[in-house]
Amino acid sequence: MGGGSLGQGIRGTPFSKLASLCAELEGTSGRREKVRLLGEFLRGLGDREAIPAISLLSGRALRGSGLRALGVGFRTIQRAMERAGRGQAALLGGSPTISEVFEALREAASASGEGSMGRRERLLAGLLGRMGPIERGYFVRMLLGETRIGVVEGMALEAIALAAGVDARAAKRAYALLGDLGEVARRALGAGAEGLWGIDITPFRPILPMLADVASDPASALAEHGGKSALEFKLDGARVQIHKRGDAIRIYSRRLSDVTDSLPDVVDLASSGICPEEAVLDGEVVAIGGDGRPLPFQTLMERFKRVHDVGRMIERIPLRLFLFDAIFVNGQSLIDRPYERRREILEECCSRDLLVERAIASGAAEVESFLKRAMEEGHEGIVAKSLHGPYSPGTRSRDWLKIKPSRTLDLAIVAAEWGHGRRSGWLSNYHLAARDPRTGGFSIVGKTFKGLTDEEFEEMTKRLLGDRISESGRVVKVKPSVVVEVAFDEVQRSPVYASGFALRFARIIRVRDDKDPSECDTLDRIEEIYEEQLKRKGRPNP
DNA sequence: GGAGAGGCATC
DNA sequence: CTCGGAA
DNA sequence: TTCCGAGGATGCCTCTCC
Repeated sequence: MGGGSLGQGIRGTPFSKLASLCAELEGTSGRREKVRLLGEFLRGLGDREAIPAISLLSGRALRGSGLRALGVGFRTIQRAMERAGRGQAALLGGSPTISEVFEALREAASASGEGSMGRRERLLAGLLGRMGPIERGYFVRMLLGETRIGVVEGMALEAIALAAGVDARAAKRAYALLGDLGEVARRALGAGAEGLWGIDITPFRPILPMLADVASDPASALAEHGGKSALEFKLDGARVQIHKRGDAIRIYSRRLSDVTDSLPDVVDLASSGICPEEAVLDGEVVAIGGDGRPLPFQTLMERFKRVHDVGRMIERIPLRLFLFDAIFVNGQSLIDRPYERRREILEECCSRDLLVERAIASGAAEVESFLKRAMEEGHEGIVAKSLHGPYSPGTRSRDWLKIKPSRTLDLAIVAAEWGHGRRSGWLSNYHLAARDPRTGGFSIVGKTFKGLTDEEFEEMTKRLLGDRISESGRVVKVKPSVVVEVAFDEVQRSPVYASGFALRFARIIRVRDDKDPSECDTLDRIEEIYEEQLKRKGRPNP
C-alpha cells in the first residue's frame, strides 16, 4: 500500500466522500457487496486516511481507537448544531477532509477540565458548519457511535482485509487479540498478513473474551456437546481478565479497559493466589455478603469502576474473584488447547478458592441438579462447556452454552414509544406496568422492545393507537388494555420508577388476549419475587 | 460545595 | 445483556 | 451460522450551573 491516493492533492480526501460511501452502504443489502464497496474505498484512500476512515465509519470503533470516551452525546451535538447554525463557521472554508474530522474528534476527546464542554461544542460546530446536510447526518451518527449502515466489526474487518490484500481470517484473529479496529487497519495496511499473523498473546495486552451462546434447555446443551459437558456456575458479576508477570498484576474488563485501580482487593487475591511467573486468566468478579452469598449485581456495580473512595468501599462491599479459564501461562498461548486441558492447567496455576465451581455431566438429570444448586446458592445459572473446545477470543461460540432460568409476569402496556430506524413508523418500546392494589392503578416496572416479530409490531401499533390517551415527544400514553406475558431474569430495585422495582432483561413472550388488565400481576407479587431472590443472594448492607 | 445533566461502562 | 431479521 | 441493529436498567464519573 502506498501513501496518499491519486488526485486528492495535499488536502486529502473530503469527508463528503465518506458520507457518500455511507449512503451507498446504507442502500446496499448484500453483505459481499458492502464489503467490496468499503474495501475498495479504503484501498483508494491509502494508509494515512484509511485508518481514520475506518475508525469513523464503524461507529463502535470510534470508542476503541484513540478516541475512547469522546464525551459527546445527543445533547452536546444538539447544542453544537445550534451553534453551527448561528455561527459564521461557514466562512471557514469548504468541506473538511477525513483527516481533519478525525483530528478534531481526537482533540475533542482529549479535552478535559473546566471549559472542556465548550471546547468540544466549538470543535463540533466548526466541523458541522462546513458540512452539507447529508454529511452532517452521517457525521452525527458517527459521533453517536451508531452509523447504522450495516457495517460494524464483522464486515469492517473483511473490508480491511480486502483493502490490505490479506486473508480475512488474519484480520479477524488480529481483532480478537487487539480489540481495536483502527489498530488492525494500521497493522494490516502497514505490515500485511505477516504483521497480523505475528500478533501473539502476551501479558498486559488484553484480548477480547470468548462469549457463551444460549442453550434452549439443559438436555439440548448436553446433546450439542456430544452427550458430555463441563458445567460451571454462571456468576452474576463482571467479566475480568487477569494479567500477571512477576509481581505485576493488571485487570481488564470485558471491553478491555484497565480496571486495576478500582479493584485493589482483587489484585491482592490474584497476587497471592496465582502462582506462575506469567499468566493471563479469565474469570468473574462478584460482590460477596457477610454470609458468603453473592450480592445483587447492582451492588457489585458500586465497586466495579469506582475511582473515588475505593478504600472505604472495599470494606463495605468485599469482592471475590472466580477464575474459569487459562489463556496464557509462562510464554505459552493456551487458546488452541482443549477446554479440559486448559482447566487442568488453571487448577495448577491458582489456589482452590479462586476456582469457579465445576462439575462434569453426561446426563440431563446431572445438569438439572447442578443448575438447581447454582440457583439455590444465588447465582445466575450455569454454563455448559464442551470438553474439547478451544478458547475462541472475541467469538460467541456454542462450545459454551449458558443456561439461565427466567420467570414471567403478566403486565399491562400503559405507554409506548415510536421506534427508530427499521422500527420507525411502529410503536416499538412498551412501558410495562403491574397492578397496584393500593391505588387500584398501574405502576411501571420497566420497558421492553424485545420479543415481537415485525408483523406483531405492526398489529400492536394499530391496537395501541386505538387506546391512545395522549402523546408527547416519542411517547404515546395508552389506556391499559393490552396484557403481555413478560419474561425476565431478575427483579431489581429501581431508583427511577415510582414502583421502586424494575425488571432485568424484560422481553415479551406472548400477548395475553385472554386476560384483562384487571387480571395482571401486582406490585406485591413483584416485591415477593424480590424478597425471594434475596433469600438466595446475600442482602446488601445499607 | 452540592445538585443535576450528560456520557459511558457493566450486565 | 435479549431478541428477530437477513444474508 | 454469523452478523447486525432495535433498545432495556443501573451506577459512577466529569463538567456545568447555582
